[in-house]
Amino acid sequence: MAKVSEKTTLSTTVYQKLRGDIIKGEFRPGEKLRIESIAGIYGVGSNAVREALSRLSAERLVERYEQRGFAVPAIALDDWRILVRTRCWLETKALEEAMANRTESWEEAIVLALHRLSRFRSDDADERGNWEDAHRNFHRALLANCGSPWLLEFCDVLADHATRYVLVSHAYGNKKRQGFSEHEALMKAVLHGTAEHACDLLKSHYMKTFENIEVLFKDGLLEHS
Amino acid sequence: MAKVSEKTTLSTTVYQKLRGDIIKGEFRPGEKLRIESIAGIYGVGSNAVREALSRLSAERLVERYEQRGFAVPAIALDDWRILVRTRCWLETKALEEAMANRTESWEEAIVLALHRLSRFRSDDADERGNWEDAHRNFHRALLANCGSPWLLEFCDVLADHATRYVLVSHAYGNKKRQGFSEHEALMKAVLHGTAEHACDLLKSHYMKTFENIEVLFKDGLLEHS
DNA sequence: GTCCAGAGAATTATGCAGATTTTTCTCCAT
DNA sequence: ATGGAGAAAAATCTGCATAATTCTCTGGAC
Repeated sequence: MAKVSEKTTLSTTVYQKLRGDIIKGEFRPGEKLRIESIAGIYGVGSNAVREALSRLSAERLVERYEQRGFAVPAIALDDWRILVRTRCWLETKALEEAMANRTESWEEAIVLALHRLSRFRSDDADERGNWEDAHRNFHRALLANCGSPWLLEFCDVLADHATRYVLVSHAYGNKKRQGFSEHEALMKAVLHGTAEHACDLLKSHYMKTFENIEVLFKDGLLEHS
Repeated sequence: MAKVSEKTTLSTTVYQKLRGDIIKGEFRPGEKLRIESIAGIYGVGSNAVREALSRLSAERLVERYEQRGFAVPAIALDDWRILVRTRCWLETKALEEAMANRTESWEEAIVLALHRLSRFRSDDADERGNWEDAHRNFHRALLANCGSPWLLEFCDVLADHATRYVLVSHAYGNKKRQGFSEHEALMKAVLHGTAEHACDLLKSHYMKTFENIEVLFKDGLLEHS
């Protein structure tokens, strides 16, 4: 194999699976995560689950209650607003820096990521998973060049949480807009325009997502959770 | 009861202790963290240690190597530079927002935090711990009002890592500058000046810390780690 | 009848002591 | 030096013991 083995630990497997399931909304917001129950489902011991939950609690993807277990975080309109606002702050900063550090390979990676995104339709149930991945990769590609692994990681954390809001809201009838032209315009601005213009497009892109879900809250569809 | 007990778990105790010890530089950068050994020192089972290390790895305070255990992250000049740069980006954003949301209680908390900081001398070994805490609290107070728990948390993470660089460097002869007047000027700018001026002071404050430690790297004092 | 307090049962989280697997070290032959 | 068998060390995992919380039910006060 050309591949460095980097064999994964059982606990890490559970961590990855749980992480994905929470982000995908397979566990409802607010739901209690019983260790024994999860251990049973995945067929592993309780310590592996405990360790996975501990890791997830450090990224705020699960809440930890000392002596009382773990739960999926609830969702709330105020939290959603602050999440999106913070994301705009950090991603525009990252985008500015990335554009200031412009390189050919960075630009090429963006073009490629957009092309790959164009292959999938977000309104087709079979392709939605692929679309989500490609979408995420496109946005990551825009920032990749910002020069700070720290900032990239923070943006990633926020993106994961935002994805959870989006995917949870699908279950309540939120329709995903296609938005290919939006991404195309964003790319053009990033490659050929000013940083200010590109950042504006990025912000309004996220604001649309914000408002789509804001409506669901205001209609009371995401109440309980 | 008016008080929710919130009793802490053994694993959390270990987590807190380890976290402090790593930040204080009691473990050398790059040092391997053997589970059995730590479990022995703290007198707990290996699972509690494993869980604590897992949590710490999620905040990048320890590195995880699948199947091969954990280690304290190494230090390096490039990492230090990027850490400080990122910190400047995030903290200036947070400070701008905090100043835009100005409230009386926020201003009062800053005044109080500076007063408390003035009680300690950073060059007295007995008081250094107190000074570090007060210093941290002062900087936290400046940003507290920024309106985003996410941004505050990210700033906190960066501050913890920066503190590790500072405290590790003490072991190699870095002298802590007192800098009370620097903090006083910063406070005045935050309370009475423009955001731009306050952010400039904040950045130059961090740049001085950066350069103090940069010198140690250039002199080869922090080589190995 | 409704509400509350509290004892005790049931459930769940937490912790521990090895068993098992993987990696790392040692030493010898090439 | 290089490769590799085997020993030693370390990490990982399991199953169960212990401790804490949560639930259930009873009895009484109003």
